[in-house]
Parts: sequence; C-alpha cells; structure tokens
Amino acid sequence: MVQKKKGPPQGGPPAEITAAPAEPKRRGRPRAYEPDVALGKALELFRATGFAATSLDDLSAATGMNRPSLYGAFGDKRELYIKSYQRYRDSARATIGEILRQDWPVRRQLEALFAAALDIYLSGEEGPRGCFTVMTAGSEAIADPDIRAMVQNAVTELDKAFAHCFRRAKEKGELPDSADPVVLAQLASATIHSIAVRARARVPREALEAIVAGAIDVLVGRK
Amino acid sequence: MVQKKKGPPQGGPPAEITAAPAEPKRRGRPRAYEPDVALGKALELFRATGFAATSLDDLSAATGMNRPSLYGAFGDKRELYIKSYQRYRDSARATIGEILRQDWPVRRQLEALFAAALDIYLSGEEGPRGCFTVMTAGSEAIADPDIRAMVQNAVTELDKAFAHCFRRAKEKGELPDSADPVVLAQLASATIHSIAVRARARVPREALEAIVAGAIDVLVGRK
DNA sequence: CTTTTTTTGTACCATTTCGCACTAAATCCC
DNA sequence: GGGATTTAGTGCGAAATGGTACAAAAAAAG
Repeated sequence: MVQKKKGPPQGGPPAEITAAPAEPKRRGRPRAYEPDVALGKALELFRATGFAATSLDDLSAATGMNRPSLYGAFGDKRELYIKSYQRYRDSARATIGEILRQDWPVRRQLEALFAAALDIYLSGEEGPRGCFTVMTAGSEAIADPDIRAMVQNAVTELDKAFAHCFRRAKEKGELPDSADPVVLAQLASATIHSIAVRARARVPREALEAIVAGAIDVLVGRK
Repeated sequence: MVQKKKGPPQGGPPAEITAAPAEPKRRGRPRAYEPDVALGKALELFRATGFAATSLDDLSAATGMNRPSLYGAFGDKRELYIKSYQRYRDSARATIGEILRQDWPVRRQLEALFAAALDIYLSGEEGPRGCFTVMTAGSEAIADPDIRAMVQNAVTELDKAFAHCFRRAKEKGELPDSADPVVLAQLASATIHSIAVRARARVPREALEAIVAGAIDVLVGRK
C-alpha cells in the first residue's frame, strides 16, 4: 500500500516514474513533503491522541509541514481527520480483502483476520493505539454526521466481511447447518471491538491472543 | 442565578433528614449547588463530548456552578473527569451487583445485564452516549496512567461479573461441562463493548437488541 | 451587632489554538 | 533572463481555554 507515490519530479530528470498516475509536470515551487507520508503521520497522531486533543501545531510538527501548508494540502483540521480516517479504512479494507481472497478454512481465515487486527491495534511508538473506528465512535461520531456515517460504514463492513467468511464456511460444510453467519459475524466483530478497547488499556498481547483463541473456539468449534 | 437549588438543611429546622449522613451544620455561606447532582451533570457532559472537547465553560454551564466553585468542589478538569468516571462506575457496579444477586437462570441474568447496558448506552438528550469506559479507553487511557488503570479495572470487573454468572450456571447444570466460563465471559464483555460502539454510531435499539439476542443464543444455547 | 467561616461571582491572566495575510523561495514556460 | 505559478515559512490576531485572585455575600458563632 505504501507506494512511494512518486513525489514531484526532483532530484534529477523524471526518468524513473514508478507506476502511479504520476503527475506530469508541476508548475511552481515543488512541495517539500510527500502528501502520502504526511497523511500517514497525521493519522498516526490522531490515532494516538484523538481529534480534540491533537492541535494543529502537533500535526504540523509530526508531518513536518507548517500550518499554512497543512491547511492548503488537506483543508482544516476536521477535513484532515476525515482524510486520515479514510486512509485508515482503505488500508484496513485492503488487508481484510487480501485475507478473504484466500481459499482457507474458516479457522485459518479468522486467525489471520484477528492477527491482522492485533497488529494494527498494538502498533505505535508510545503504547498501542487501538482501533481508529472505535476511537472515532467514542468521540466525534455523536456530533458530526459525516464522521458518524463513516463509523457506521466501517462497522457494517466489518460485519459483512465476517459474515461472508462464515457463510462460505457453511457452504463448504465446515459449520453446522444450525450456524447463523450473521450472528457469528457480529460476535466476531464484537471480539474485534473488545480487543481494540483492551489494547488501549495496555492489556498485553498474549492476553489479547488468548481472548481471540477463545472466541474462535466458540465461533467455529474447538480444534 | 438559578437558585432554586435549595440544598442542605434549611428552610426550617433539620427535621426531615432523608437518610444520608446529612452534614450537621455547615459554617459559612451555603452552597448554591448539590455536589451530587452537579457531578451527575458533569458526567453527562463528559459522556457526550469526552474529556478534551469539553471545556470548563461547558461544565460550568451544565452544572450551574461557576468555574471557581467547580474548581473548589472537584479540583481541576482532570480530577473532575476522574470523579465523574468513578461515579459512573459505582453506578454500573451497583446495577450489575443487583442483577447478579438474583437467583435466576443464566439466560435471564444475561438478558437483564445486557438490557441494563443498553439503557445506559442509549440514554442521552442528544443521541446515545455509549459506554464511558469505552470512550475513556479511546481517549485518555493512553496518556494518563491513573485513568488507564481505572479502565483496566472496569474491563476486568465486567469480565469477572460475567464469569461469575457462567460459572454458577455451570454448577447448576445449565451449561455443558465443556463450557469455559472465562471464554464465555470475554465474549459477553465483547458484546457489551460492541453495542457501546454501535450505540454511538446511532445503530437503532432494535438492531442492538438483535445482536444481544444472537449473542445470548450462542453463549448459552438457543432457547 | 460583630466576627468568623465558607461560598459565590466577577474579573483577570497566561497560554494555546485555529486560521489566514503576506513575503520569500523555487520551479516551469517563453 | 523575465514572468508566471506554486509552495514555504514567518508571523499576526482574534478567540477560546484552564486556572486563579479578590471582593462581595451569606450563614453560623460569639
């Protein structure tokens, strides 16, 4: 995902254009930042401290862009938050899609999905950062309809991904006929939400993995 | 302004003492607020907007106390947040204890616990406010060790409450020997966390109730 | 009535915060 | 080289924020 997005043609002649649409020739002074990595830094900060507690100065320091540049590139703080969240979701969606694409037994697929979630939630220089969707639900979702819609969407998509997983498993005979993919999916999503909360409370990885293992056993039967 | 707030023993002889420790005779100017209801208002505000996005002016307006009084009564903003959270947890603990005390079948007990959670999460003038623990995990828990400890505690206590519930059910023969109370409890807690997140995204009550119903079926078997 | 004690409420301060002019710099086009 | 164009970076300013000093007010105690 993190494609080097080819910044501006600089450093030399525009010989090696990677693959991206690659803007042909920019006109004025070249940017001193790469929008993509700057957005990544912003996301990182927002994930650590949330919307309200993150100041533009903090964002400016983290991205290396000064405030006017930040503003010019991404709009105001709210827009930047939304773009950060979009990026987070795109990344998560890609990860999930990648796993769902594999032709694996449910158990393995669940293991992969939960492991991916843990990697995301536990990453972070100063302590695990949890799930951005859960954080956003807890803060901006109430007052901001647009952001709330994104949260709703994220939750729904996760449910659907898991449901797809269980439905297929049922078709393949891995689950009993009595199994309800939608219910199982909601429980799997719930487990995701729960480990996100616990991660931010600094529950150690092993404990979270134990929770995941227990959940999988209940969802698809003990190994 | 707004002095309806007749508080302590006054208006007549201290004849009708309700039940509380009832402070005997205060010395100086009487308070224009009741600490308890003020704290309740503060909690309400914090639950709606979170720590960082709630200003002292907001709190002052909500409680009817001016900032210096607020400070004198509860300390700075962080202390007020902690006291609000404590109050929230005390209340939740009381509710849970009340339910656990009943000699009911697991299913009924779970139904009662989840119903109580939904009542808490869905209340609020302007939209459901979710779970304070989940919100706090998503915001202050990373940077503030004391607050993080409270969140850890809250999560652990919830797990234990559910585990107690399932363990007893197992003893009473309501659950198969193969059932693991701890694992089931974590799934129940996860369901709690999940409906808290969804509530803030304004998922309608019926949908949340459906999730709860599905979870209960998986946890203790279909009715 | 006076003193003492406690709370209230106004006013203030130092900082932070967000946003935006405005100037300087760097690159492209002719 | 000269002009056009785009970005960088300094810095300002209005508003908000957290916190507090201080005097007035309200009650009990003497």
